[in-house]
Amino acid sequence: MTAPKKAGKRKPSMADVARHAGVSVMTVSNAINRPDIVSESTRERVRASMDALDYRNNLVARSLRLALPRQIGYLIGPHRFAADAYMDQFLHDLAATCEQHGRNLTLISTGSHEIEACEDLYYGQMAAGFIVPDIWFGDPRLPALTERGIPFVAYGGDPHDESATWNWVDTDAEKGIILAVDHLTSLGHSELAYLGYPDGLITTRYRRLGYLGACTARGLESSLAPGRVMETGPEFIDLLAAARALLTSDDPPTAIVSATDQHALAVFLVARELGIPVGSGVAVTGFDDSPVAGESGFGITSIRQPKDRIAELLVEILVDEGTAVRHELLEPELIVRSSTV
Amino acid sequence: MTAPKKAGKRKPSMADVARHAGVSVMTVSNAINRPDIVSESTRERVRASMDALDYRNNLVARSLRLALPRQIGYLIGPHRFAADAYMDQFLHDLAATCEQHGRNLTLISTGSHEIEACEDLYYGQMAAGFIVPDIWFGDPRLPALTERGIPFVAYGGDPHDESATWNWVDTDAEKGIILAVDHLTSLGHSELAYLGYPDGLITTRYRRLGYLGACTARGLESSLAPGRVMETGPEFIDLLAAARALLTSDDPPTAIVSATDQHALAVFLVARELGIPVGSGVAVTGFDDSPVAGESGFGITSIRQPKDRIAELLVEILVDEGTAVRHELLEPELIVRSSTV
DNA sequence: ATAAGGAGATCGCCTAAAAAA
DNA sequence: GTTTTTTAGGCGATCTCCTTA
Repeated sequence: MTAPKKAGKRKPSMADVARHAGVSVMTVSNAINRPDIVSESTRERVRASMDALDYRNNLVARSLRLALPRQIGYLIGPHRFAADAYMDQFLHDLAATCEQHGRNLTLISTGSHEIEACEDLYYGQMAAGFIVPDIWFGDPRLPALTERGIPFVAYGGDPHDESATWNWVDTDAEKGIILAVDHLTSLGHSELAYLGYPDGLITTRYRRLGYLGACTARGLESSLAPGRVMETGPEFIDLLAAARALLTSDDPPTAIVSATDQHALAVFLVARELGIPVGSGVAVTGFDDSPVAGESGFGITSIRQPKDRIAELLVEILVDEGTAVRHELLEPELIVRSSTV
Repeated sequence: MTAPKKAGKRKPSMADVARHAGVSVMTVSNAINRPDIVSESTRERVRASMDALDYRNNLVARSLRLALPRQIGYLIGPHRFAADAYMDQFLHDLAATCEQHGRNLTLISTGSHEIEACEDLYYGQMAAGFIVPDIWFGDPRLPALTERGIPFVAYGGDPHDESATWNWVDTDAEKGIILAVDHLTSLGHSELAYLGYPDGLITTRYRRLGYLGACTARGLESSLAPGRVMETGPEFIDLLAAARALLTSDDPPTAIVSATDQHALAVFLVARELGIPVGSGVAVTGFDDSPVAGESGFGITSIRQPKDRIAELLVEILVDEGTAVRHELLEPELIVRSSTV
């Protein structure tokens, strides 16, 4: 067992290990990084000394010598309305992915100085690049970073705009909603409605456009009526009000496509209140497959983003630092639960 | 305006600035860190050169030389049930606080190897210490870190257990619930009920104990009946079921003290469904003053944790690294909204 | 004597080339 | 001639002397 260390004691360096093992510093370094060029006996001796001294590689010195920053920055926003824990889970997965690549995820608090903070970290050799989530149309952060030559990847991009000169990764929101519409029509529904946030984030617009496009393509005229396409305010009570308006209208839809799991939850709650059985009475789909959808006990059919793949790509692009700009549009997946029978 | 830089170009060092300004490297360093000992004319010249070359201090080299780690680790859990975005907001605030102290918040993904990851970062001079949230009784992470001599602060601690040898910061959950009970009794309520999670997290137990203690002290016997103290499962549907059981019981409470804002939200939704006006019909309080309470449109009276102060203390303890173990129990604050009239 | 600036060593690690086995 | 190990040198910033006006 390892003895507790006194605080403030200098941590052992390679030189200490070298002395202890009776070899040169270089041999210790090689034993760690290129074990193949060190003889087995020496390697074992070095390893024993490292254990004895409880040696750890000094990551800062290593980073300096290799000119290889260890951190990846993540621009975290102050907070999101009606957060459904999707981003919460995603953040954890992203941190894990960074660790697998020998990096660490560092949060950059968003406020007035986030770009300056990125500059300091990037030019200070601390961060290899940045991940920028929650992209909206005309997001000024993207050109600001580009102009400064700071590597980054946006989580969110416009698939119909080839002109973006920066990397992005996103789920095909349009296609996701189309999956939901197709699923519902295949169940016999022809009176649909859409419930979501107004445009702002890129993904929000494409979720709405996906609905409009799918209904148009399938000739579902009535599902495109003004009262059938609802855009809500950010507060949860707004979602409930919109859901209620849909379900109590003169010509209520038999199925509701929601832009988020929170909207779907709102439909669930209002339907319960009105005595409408969800699934058989009114079908509803969500988006993101957050815990609200699968683990709230409601069983909400939802559209899953390939979280793991997204995290992998975001990190990979920053670590590899290829020259070509990458736009990665990923396939969503429909997760069917009891809210659509 | 700054010209865009070519990727891969070497970043200017102090030596470059020194050459450009016609001074020694040391003078540049002094101009940055101890401007008072450099003459004004020289200082200006150096500053102009720094601007011209777009110089940034290499944080890695600085960290190595000073043996001063720049990062503070945060052990982020995979996900929380019924997340109410409190932790979400808190994480952002914490990152901002770290930045104010010249540090950065690094996420350590929790899984099987989090302690090892902490070791690598701490002994690798990368992280000064760690913040451990979501503390449960007998949490093995705390002794594991202590034993290894790794500095950390827990966000969550047992105020009635003096024996903990580690730093912690927490809000006085008991007192918070007592504030809620007192508020409700002062409004004339004497038939209360409690709605929360079963024990597990330290704060969860003390929220419940706070309720039991307050009712006992005030002689509210009926509010301590088994059917009045509800512990729910983690899924949102469980919260709704418990709220329904309370509101539809033979002897329903006139006020419900909830351990989280999510529980209070559940009460709100069920009350609406039952046609009971919240506030006048049944009063309800939440906990954490998350966006659900204040920004959901419901107006839920809630108990606010002093978020800013907590973040400040957590970071301060790690940055100062005093020798004495600190246990900081902070005062909560009652935020009255329309859910209690 | 004081104030301003400079030369050299150092933090811990790794690359490249030379030396030893 | 190969395999193994060592000797220099330097990444970029800072600290400790030390020199010069």
